[in-house]
Amino acid sequence: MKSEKISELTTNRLSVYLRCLNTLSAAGIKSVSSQALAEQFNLNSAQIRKDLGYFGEFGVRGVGYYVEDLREHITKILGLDKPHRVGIAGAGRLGTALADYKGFGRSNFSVVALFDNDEAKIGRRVGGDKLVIQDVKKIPRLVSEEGIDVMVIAVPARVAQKVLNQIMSAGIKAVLNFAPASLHARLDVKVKTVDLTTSLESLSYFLARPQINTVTNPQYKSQLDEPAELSEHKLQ
Amino acid sequence: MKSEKISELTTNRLSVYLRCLNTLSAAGIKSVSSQALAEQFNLNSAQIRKDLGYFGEFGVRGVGYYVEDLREHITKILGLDKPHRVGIAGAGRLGTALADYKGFGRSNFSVVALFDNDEAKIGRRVGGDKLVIQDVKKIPRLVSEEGIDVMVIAVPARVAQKVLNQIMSAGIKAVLNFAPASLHARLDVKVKTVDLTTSLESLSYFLARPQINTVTNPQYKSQLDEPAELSEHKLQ
DNA sequence: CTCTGTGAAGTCATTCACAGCG
DNA sequence: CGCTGTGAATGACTTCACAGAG
Repeated sequence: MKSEKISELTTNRLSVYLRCLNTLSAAGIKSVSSQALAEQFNLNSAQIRKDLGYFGEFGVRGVGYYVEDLREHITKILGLDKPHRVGIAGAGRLGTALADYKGFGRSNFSVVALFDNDEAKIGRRVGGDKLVIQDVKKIPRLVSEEGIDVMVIAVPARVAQKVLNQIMSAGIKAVLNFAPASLHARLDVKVKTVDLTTSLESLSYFLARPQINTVTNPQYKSQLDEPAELSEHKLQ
Repeated sequence: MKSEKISELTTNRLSVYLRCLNTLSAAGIKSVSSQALAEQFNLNSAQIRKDLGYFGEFGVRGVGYYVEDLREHITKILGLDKPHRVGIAGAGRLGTALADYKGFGRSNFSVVALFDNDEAKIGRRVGGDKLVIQDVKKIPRLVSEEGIDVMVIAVPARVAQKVLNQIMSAGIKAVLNFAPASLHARLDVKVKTVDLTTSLESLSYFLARPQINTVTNPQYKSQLDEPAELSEHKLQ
């Protein structure tokens, strides 16, 4: 185990590996080589080994990795063995959709509070859930009472910086931001921005120049020649 | 204007620059230097110049860039001068939240169809809107009838690949995917994945190791020492 | 003989630094 | 004289390729 600095690209991929391992585990597979893993989920085997290599030696030469074992290691590395408590600022469509999002639980995250500053919304219950929309002013109090360690920003861009400032002064160190705004954060606070506008506009660029001029996305290098027919599966 | 390959990092940043220019424009500012732009929105001035340099010479030496002029150029580069028509697969919480998302319009995108395979949902109207939830089987027909050029995947991971295949066979070349799954796409189809699970798990890694070990996020290098007090602004 | 772990090589991205235009 | 546009320098990330463990 070295103690180099780990890039965010690596931590993102660890999360992906974990998801792949969950799939394999559900399929009853006990061990997997970096090559098999790479082929199945279109990743690069050397990169898998390198990423894991930053944290220890989890493989068995001549065999590969034991699925359950590696799963536990990555879970620990990502800090997912301890539960996280999430607060969401902004009870608009996105905020309430996120409050009900089941995917959080899978990673040991649970949404414990939802905030807004609209008088009309405060006090309302959300979804089929027992969450009550709270006044944004209560962020500092609820952060400590509820042990919130991650906040989600789901407010309009115009007020996002202000809300981030409140969140930072409540002592939160990890923020997931959905507002399309460039936010300024202290160095000890990690802000991850998910920017729909940028994603869409970047897709638009791609559409505007068929083929050439765009670096082919390394994440999806495999060819798929026979798109399957319509399915009957239940969507959501 | 060179004809090098442009990386996605560059197109993402162009979108950010556009947003910054909109802010400046709204503030009545007529021209701006790369340095001023960089300072105000914590970017790097050399990078701004380099990114723009791939597409032409838009600046004026000794002055900087004319805001409106540059805005128009970037809008054209990103293909945002032509309208885009968006279809959303999956009428769950996320899909319906996106269908009502106002931010699309700003970039010349409009949501024109919403699909699901749940009998109970098909035919229902969404939000205050005139959108009717359609059967996923109608994707190919509506893509051509409605001139849809971008599809959003907002279905569970389990069926995401199947839905992507249907979307690809309907001739769509640009896809924004919210399902936490590794999808295989043809080389001529651009898939951008927005992965909440990965974002959160990566934040968790950061929380697990205060300070050290994480590369400081280059996007947020400025220091902010006085987080503002609580605000009264309307959130959403 | 297979597959990991890892230096070394290669590729891609950012930042520097300055010539030269307006 | 200020600022752009851009080669050249640096730095970061990925991929190669192979020694050596099991």
